[in-house]
Amino acid sequence: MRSYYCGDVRSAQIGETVTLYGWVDRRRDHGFVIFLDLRDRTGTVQVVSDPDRTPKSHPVAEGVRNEYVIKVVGRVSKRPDESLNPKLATGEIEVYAEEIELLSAVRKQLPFQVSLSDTETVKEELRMKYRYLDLRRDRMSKNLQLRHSVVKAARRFLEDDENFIEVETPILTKSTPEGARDYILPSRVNPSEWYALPQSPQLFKQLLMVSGFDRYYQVARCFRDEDLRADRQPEFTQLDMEMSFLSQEEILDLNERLLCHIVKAVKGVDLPRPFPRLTYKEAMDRYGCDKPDTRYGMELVDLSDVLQNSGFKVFTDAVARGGIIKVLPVPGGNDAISNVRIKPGGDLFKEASEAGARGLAYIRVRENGEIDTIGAIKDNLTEDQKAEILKRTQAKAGDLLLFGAADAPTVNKTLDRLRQVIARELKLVDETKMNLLWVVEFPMFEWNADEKRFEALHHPFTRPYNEDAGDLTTARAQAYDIVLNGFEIGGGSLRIHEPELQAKVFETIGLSDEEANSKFGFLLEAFEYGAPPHGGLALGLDRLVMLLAGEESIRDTIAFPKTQQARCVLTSAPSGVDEKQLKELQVASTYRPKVKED
RNA sequence: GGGAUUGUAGUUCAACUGGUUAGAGCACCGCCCUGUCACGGCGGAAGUUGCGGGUUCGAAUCCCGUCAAUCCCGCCA
Repeated sequence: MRSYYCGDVRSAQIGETVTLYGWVDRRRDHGFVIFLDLRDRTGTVQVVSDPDRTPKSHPVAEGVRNEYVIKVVGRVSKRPDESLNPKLATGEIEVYAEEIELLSAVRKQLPFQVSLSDTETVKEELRMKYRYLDLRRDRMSKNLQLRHSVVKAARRFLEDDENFIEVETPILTKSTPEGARDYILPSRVNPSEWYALPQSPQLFKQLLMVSGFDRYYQVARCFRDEDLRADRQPEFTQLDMEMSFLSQEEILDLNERLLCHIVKAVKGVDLPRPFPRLTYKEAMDRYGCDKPDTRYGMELVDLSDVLQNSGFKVFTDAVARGGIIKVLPVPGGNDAISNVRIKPGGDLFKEASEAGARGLAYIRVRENGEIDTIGAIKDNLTEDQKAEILKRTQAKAGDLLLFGAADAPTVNKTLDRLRQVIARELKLVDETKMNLLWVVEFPMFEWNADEKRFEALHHPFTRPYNEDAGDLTTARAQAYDIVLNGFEIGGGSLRIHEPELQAKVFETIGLSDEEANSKFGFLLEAFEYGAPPHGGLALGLDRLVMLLAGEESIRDTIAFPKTQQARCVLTSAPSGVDEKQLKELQVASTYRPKVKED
């Protein structure tokens, strides 16, 4: 029976005989005395063996190597004064190994070094192939333990303080239109029919409200068959919540307290409340995006009214066509950013054109309010216009002003990207900050020009503001996103609980009565039997943990993640299956490998 | 679907402008070492330079194709 975890042995145990289990993190053999660092997920402790004091264990210690699994029975001793190690939590003591039992040896060369003290970065492909070894290492072990602490704190808060109950919802469910591509599974019992894996428990949690489970939560796995990114995996986890009889204000308040509780529990930090709020419009105006990183300034400035009558054609045309002119001020940008990078061929120009911009105008602010730019702009600005530009941007000598002039979405997208790229490059991001904020008052719908129809910005069950319900196409939604340091870590909304209003929304997005009934009839019917007003929110657990851990990919918060090709290199999934399995499912593949032509 | 980066010993990296036998740290194996803690010393083994083709007297290096990992665009209510 283990008496302590390795990392937990302290001076208080001096004199005690203890039983420890773990992996050999490192072995230091002095020919006579041998030191072993014994490691488990809590840390390491120094085990000592020598032929005089521990004759029984010494021959075993000689044969032990890195990553062997051993059992140690020994006496905890105070280290000699000159051998104390203040770098280790267990550095005041060591364990004299009366007995060492070899439980499992390493038979093959390790694909990479596991030791806590190894600082080399290992290729991610290799880490994922031998994930079980990677998870032994300090970084990943800590990340998974942090993830556990976050979930634990959330459960304590929601269950113990707020009276939520966890309900599991189906993984085998129904494919729905709108939203991401579904993962689908064939039904053996019902040939030619298909389940879908849930993109989120959305409809079920609303049904649970109708059932009277007025405070529901779930640590819910969600599936979306879309291409991967550093912060997107095909399966991911939401901390999913739904509540009845609460206003938006009350839901936001509860979630602020939840997040504060989590951050306090895992970081020991008290976050200031209430969290700042931006409307969607403010966020787009000031940052050009709906999930702004407010750890640094460089807020966008609208100069449409000032420059629409300038002689510079690019500016005047943009406004004449209904577009806007905005500026991204870059403090100290004159020295940091060369003309070559802004002009065609440059990296910043490329960044802008990828966002849809056709050019990237600039002004360099010199001493005494002098401005330096291409002639076509300089010659066509009046002194008043120049003064107004400097006044609104509050630009100082040395600052660079980057201009976007086009339709509003393009300008915002362009300047948002440049703002992020430049802030990172100029080290304007305060990495110690945790800036949480709400974005509220999203529009209900967005026009999809390709499909010539309105699409729900959040999802089609989102409730409009009552005063906007007259014309839904321009209505604001009672929807909210929670943003942490420029990442959307969660979002939610008040829902519609009246069949009539829900039907109006379906109509607006071009979903016919028939379609609506076949896809969501069960929900609409449920609302006929006494549905409470309700709303909810889901937090992206992987992203939240990523940010708390200081990682740059959610793969580093997931025990067994997929590669960018959505493969598991550890198990080699996905893979072919037996013909027999396909036959049972009455499924055949239409896939034919591409034949190369010469 | 598209753009970019990377791929050399178990591993992390190096190898000039295409030029001798592709090197080093760590790991591994052997010997030595009484207090180390990323212990130290001596020695050893270890390579289809991702894979396939091409150019060349000669390719890790140049070209074409391909595979894999990563980042990004499209996509992700």
